[in-house]
Amino acid sequence: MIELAILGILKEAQLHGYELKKHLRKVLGPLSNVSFGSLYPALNRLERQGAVSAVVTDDAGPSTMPMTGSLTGEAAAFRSRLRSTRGPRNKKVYGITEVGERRLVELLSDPADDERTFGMKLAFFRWCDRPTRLWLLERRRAALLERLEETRRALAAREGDDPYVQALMEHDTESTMSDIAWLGRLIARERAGDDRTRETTGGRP
Amino acid sequence: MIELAILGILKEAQLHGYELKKHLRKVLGPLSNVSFGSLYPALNRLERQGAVSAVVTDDAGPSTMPMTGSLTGEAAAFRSRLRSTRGPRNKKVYGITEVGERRLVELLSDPADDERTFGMKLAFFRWCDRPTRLWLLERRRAALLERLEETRRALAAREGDDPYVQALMEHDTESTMSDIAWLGRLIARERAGDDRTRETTGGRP
DNA sequence: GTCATCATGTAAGCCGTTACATGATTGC
DNA sequence: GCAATCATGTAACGGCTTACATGATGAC
Repeated sequence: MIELAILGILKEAQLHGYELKKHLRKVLGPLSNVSFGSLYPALNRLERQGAVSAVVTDDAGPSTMPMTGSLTGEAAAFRSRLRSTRGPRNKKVYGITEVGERRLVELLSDPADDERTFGMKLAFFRWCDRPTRLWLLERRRAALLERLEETRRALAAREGDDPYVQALMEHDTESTMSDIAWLGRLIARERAGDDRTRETTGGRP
Repeated sequence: MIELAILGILKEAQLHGYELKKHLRKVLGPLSNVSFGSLYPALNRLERQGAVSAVVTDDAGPSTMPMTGSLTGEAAAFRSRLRSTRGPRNKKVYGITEVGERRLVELLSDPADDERTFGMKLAFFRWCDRPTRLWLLERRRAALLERLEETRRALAAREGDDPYVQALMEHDTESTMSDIAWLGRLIARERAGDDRTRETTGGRP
């Protein structure tokens, strides 16, 4: 989950931990919510696995801006004038490696999509190919259809004596249906190969 | 969370752990999802706290049916012919105590309502009074309004280059608005004092 | 000179899960 | 007799949070 978020963000820009968190929050809003206490260990874990690589910098250098340049190229130049392994202003700027890119695709495609994981995956959908996207969307829709069924069974089985539970389940049913319809639209768009996915209002079928 | 679920269910019927889980699933559908590995420890915890009390029974006795009779009354009679403290058919039938009822109300009113807690609370809304219900509903609505704001900020801040993130955030906005409207209806109903939402009030007859 | 912010980490704890262990009862 | 289900529990681990520790930098 958190590794997916990290890799997804680092695929676009090289950042250090502190920035990463802000970036995540800015880009994904309330959908992401990592704390430093899990972010830094996760970064170290990923570094040990070779999925990201860090460069300890001395100056404010290459951070906020989405870089196009290669890290291993010029950055190696001033890697020499790093101060010590610890302490701030020795920011550890992380970049994704090839291993990391493979891991990202793996994380996107493989694991079971529970409630909260799917949103995160969707946020990084651009990093996997259309067949995988379609497969994920359809699996998600199937899961929601199942959930809908179960909620309806539960609704039917009730003696209807509690209006709050009733209201809760009815709203859950409606929300789930709305989600399913939304997924249906995404699937249709994906199938149509319409690359202007962003178009919401008018436009093409 | 799990304690709330347990106490909420036990307030209506005396059950043993195994039944409790099934009951929970049947009544709340996909909204509840406890595993035995957390259920039994939680029950023991609650028993230690005096929030529930267990009677180890020998026969199939008072389980599935929602009982109206008092546990401490007749049940004490055949408490004597229990076999041993362990092993099935020595089911531990749990009932809520006064301490437990107070704890239930406390759990309903007090804690911060994160995403997933609120649904559970709402499911047991009948066990708290109207002012508390209103307060909870309004707090929840306020939280969702904040979330809505943040999502919209994030939406506005984007350079609009990723259609998937865009779709995700737009859908999140719509879902949140729908939730807010739903809460609005619940609040209105609550304010109107519409008691087709079942008479609960303070004391039991 | 002190306060807010930037920056990186560790430690403890919470709340749940899966997997395992154990055994009784029921149905065939 | 054997499998499925009922019934209760323990152990290990997972993934996250909060709180703590540390220190540099910049603004005033």
